[in-house]
Amino acid sequence: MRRRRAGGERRNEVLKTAIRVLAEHGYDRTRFSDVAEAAGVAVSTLQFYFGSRDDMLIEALHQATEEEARSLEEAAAVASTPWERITHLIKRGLAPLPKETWHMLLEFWYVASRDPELQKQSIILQRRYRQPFIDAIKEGIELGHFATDEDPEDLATVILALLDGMLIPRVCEHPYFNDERVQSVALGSTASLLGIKEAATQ
Amino acid sequence: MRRRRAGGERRNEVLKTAIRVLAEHGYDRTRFSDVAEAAGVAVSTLQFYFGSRDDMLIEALHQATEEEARSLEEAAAVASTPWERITHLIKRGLAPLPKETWHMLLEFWYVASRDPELQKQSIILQRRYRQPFIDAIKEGIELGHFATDEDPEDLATVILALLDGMLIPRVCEHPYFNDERVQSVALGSTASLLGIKEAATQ
Amino acid sequence: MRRRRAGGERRNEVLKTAIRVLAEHGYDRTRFSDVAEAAGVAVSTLQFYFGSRDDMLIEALHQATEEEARSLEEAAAVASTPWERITHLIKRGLAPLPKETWHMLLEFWYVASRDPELQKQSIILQRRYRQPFIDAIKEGIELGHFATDEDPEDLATVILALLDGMLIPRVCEHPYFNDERVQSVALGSTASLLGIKEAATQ
Amino acid sequence: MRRRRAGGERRNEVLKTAIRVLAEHGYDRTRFSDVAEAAGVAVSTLQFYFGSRDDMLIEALHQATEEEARSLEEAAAVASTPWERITHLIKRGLAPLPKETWHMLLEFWYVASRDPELQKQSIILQRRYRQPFIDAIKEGIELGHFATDEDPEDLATVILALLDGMLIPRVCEHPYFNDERVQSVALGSTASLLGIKEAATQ
DNA sequence: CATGAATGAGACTTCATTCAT
DNA sequence: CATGAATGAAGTCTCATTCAT
Repeated sequence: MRRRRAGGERRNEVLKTAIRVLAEHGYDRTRFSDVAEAAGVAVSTLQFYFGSRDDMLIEALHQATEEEARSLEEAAAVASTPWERITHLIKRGLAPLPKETWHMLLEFWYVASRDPELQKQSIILQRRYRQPFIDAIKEGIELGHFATDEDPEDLATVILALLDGMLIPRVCEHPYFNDERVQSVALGSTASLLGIKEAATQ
Repeated sequence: MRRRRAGGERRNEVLKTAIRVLAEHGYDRTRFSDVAEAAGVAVSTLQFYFGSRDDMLIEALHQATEEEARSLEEAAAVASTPWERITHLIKRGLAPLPKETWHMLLEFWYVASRDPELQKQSIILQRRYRQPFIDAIKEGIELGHFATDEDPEDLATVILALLDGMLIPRVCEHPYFNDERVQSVALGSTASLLGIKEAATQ
Repeated sequence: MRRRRAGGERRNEVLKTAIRVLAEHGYDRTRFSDVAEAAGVAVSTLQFYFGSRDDMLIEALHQATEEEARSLEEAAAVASTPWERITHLIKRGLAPLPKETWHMLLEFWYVASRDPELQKQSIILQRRYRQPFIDAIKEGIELGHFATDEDPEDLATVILALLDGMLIPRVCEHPYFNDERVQSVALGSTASLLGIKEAATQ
Repeated sequence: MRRRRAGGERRNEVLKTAIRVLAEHGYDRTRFSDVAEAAGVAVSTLQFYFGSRDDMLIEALHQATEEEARSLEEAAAVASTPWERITHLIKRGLAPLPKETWHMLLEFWYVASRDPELQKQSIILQRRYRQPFIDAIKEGIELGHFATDEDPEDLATVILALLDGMLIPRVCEHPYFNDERVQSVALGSTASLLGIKEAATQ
C-alpha cells in the first residue's frame, strides 16, 4: 500500500533533498537517516510522507528521470531543421551538467536492471529519449537532408548508445575524457552516420 | 584487502560462485549467506578465504573484469589488418553473451563510480579496453586505410562509448534492441567515422 | 481514564465499532488506526473521544461485558421456579450466540488476568454472573426442590465454571463441540448435582 | 522458514526461560529484550536460536502445553479402576499448581483462538486431554461401574469444560474461589453425572 | 582447514501521541 | 467538533564479525 500524497507543502522540498542524497549515495546506501538529516526532518516524517524507504527512493528516481526526459524533449523543440534538432539533442546529452545528473541517470539504469517495475519504467523512459531522435531522422530522410539506408530506429539506438556510453567515463571520472573534443567527434560521427555532407553541418 | 591467499583449490571455485551471485544480486545485495548457500560452504569459511565481505566482492569484480579485458584483447590479436581488428573488437563487444556478463560489467562501472579504489581500477581497465582500438586506428591511419582528421584517442573514446552504451538496453532488456541490426549499424557507423570506403569494409 | 464524555451521538457508534474491532483483533492488536478505519473517522478523533488507546479499549471492554451481564440477569428474571431460572441461565450461557460474543468474553478474562484494574472489575462482573445462580440454588433448597449438602456458593462456582469452560472449544472452534448435545448433558449434570429427580426437570 | 535447531545446549535452558517470561507477560507483551534479559543472553542470540519472535513464542507454547499434556496422561496411568483414574485426572486438573501453569494454559487457548496454526494444535491438544476421560468413562460403563445414558464423549466435554472453566477464577484470582471445596464439589458433581453411588466414590 | 556459536551495530517500521488549526 | 501534520519511543530484524575449537 503506497501512500503518495500524505504530508503538506514541505513534502516536495523533502523529495528534492531525497533526490540529491540518492544521487550522492546510491540506492542501496541511502538511509532514511541520511535524507532526514539532509532535509532537517525526522525519520518518521519521511515515512509519513512516502511510506517506506523503497517508496521514497522510487519516487525520487521517477521524479528525477522525469525532469531529465522533459529537459531533453525541450532541447529538441527549440530547433527547426532536423539536423539542428539532432545537434541540440547531442549537445544537451553531452553537456557538462553537474555530476549529480549523470550519477542519477546511471543510478536509474542500474536499479532498473534489477527491479521489474522500474525496468518497465525504463522502457518508457528510453522511448521518450529515442523519440526525438527518431522523428528528426525520419524527417531528415524525407526532406532529403540525410542520405542513409539504415532504419531510423536503429540509427537512434546507436546514437543514443553513444551518448549513454559517455556516462561511464563521466561518473568514473576517467582522465582521458574531454567534454569538448568528445562532443566534436560525436557530432562528426553522427553526421557521417546520417550521410550529411561536411558543409551541411555548419 | 587483508589476506587474499588463504585456502586452496576450493577457493577458486568459491570465487567463481561469488562472481555469479554478485552478477545476479548486485554488490550491495550480495550477502555472505547468499554466496555461502550457493557455494555450499559456511559463512565463516568465506571469511576465512577472503577476509571481509568487501574484500570478497572486490576480488570478484577484479577477477570478472580481468577475464573480460583479456577476452577483448584476444579478440584483437587474431586479426591482421587494422579494420579487421576493429570489426573483431566491435563484434566481440556486441556479441550476444550471457546476461550475466553485461550485468557484471555494469556492476563494475556502477560500483567504481562510488568507490575511490575501484575507480582507479576502472581507469586502468578502461585503458586496456581502449588500447586495442587506439592501436588499430593509429595503424590504419598510418597505412592510409582510414581517412580522418580526428584524434585517435577521441575516436576510440567515441567508439567505446557506443559499445558501452549498449549495456543499458541489454541489462534493462529493452524490447527494441536487436543484436544483429545494431551490430550492423555500429559497424557502418564506425566505418564512416574512420573514413573507410564502403568497399573496404568487405 | 482521563475524559470519558467528549463527543456526542457519534461517540456511541464509534464505541460499538471499537467493541467489534476489539473482539476481532484482541486487545494488544487493536490499533487506533484499525478502529479509525472501521469507524470512518480520523485517529485523532478517537483520541479526542476517548483519550488514550487504553482508555478506549477498557471502555469497550466495560461496555461489552456490561451488556452481557445484563442479558444474563434478564434471562433469570423471566422464569418463576428456581429450577426454571437455572435452566434459563444455563441455556443462555450455552446459546449459539455470535462468535464475537465468546471472543469478547475470553478477551475480558484474559486481559483482566494481567491488569489490576480490570481484575477488580472481573471480580465484580463474576459476582453478577454468580448471583442469579446462588439465589436460585438457595431458594430451591429452602423450598425443598433441591437435595444437596454442598454450599450454594460452591455449587454456583462449579456450574459457572462448566459454562465458562465451554468458551475454549467455542473460540478455538473445536470440531467435537456440539451445542445441543452439550447443553443437554450440562442440564442433566446440573440437575443431578442439585439432587433433582429426573421427573422434576421436565 | 523456521529454523528449529540452531544453537547449542544453552538453547533448551533459554527456551525454558522464554516459557516463564511468556507466562508472566503474555504473548503480545513478551519482548525479545525481556527474554534476553531473563536468560542472560543477547537479543541476537535469541534470533539465532529461534528465528523470529513469533517462532520463539510459538515453540514456547508448544513445549509448555506438551509438558502439561504429558503430565495429565501420566496422572491417568497410575490408577487402576476407571473411577480412580477420573478422580486422579480431576484432582490433577484442579491441583494448586503454580500460577504460571494456569496463565500459560489460558495463554495458549487465547492465542490459539486467533492463530490458525495454533488453533489446529489446540484441537490436537484438547484431544489428548479428553482421551483419558473418554477411555475411563467407556471402561466404567462397560464394567457396570457407571450408570449413564449420555455419550461418553459429551460427558468428557462437560467434565473438561468444568475443569477449564476454573482457569478464569484462578488467573483472575477471584476471592470466592477455594481449591479444596471446589475440588470436593467437582468430584461429587462428576460422580453424580456418571451415576456413581455415593459409597462407590470412597 | 573449516566451522558453529554468539554477539553488536545499525536499519526499517509501527504506533501512540502532541500540536496547531 | 474534528482533523492532519509531524514526531519520538520502542521494537524487530538483518548481517557482518569475533572467537573457540
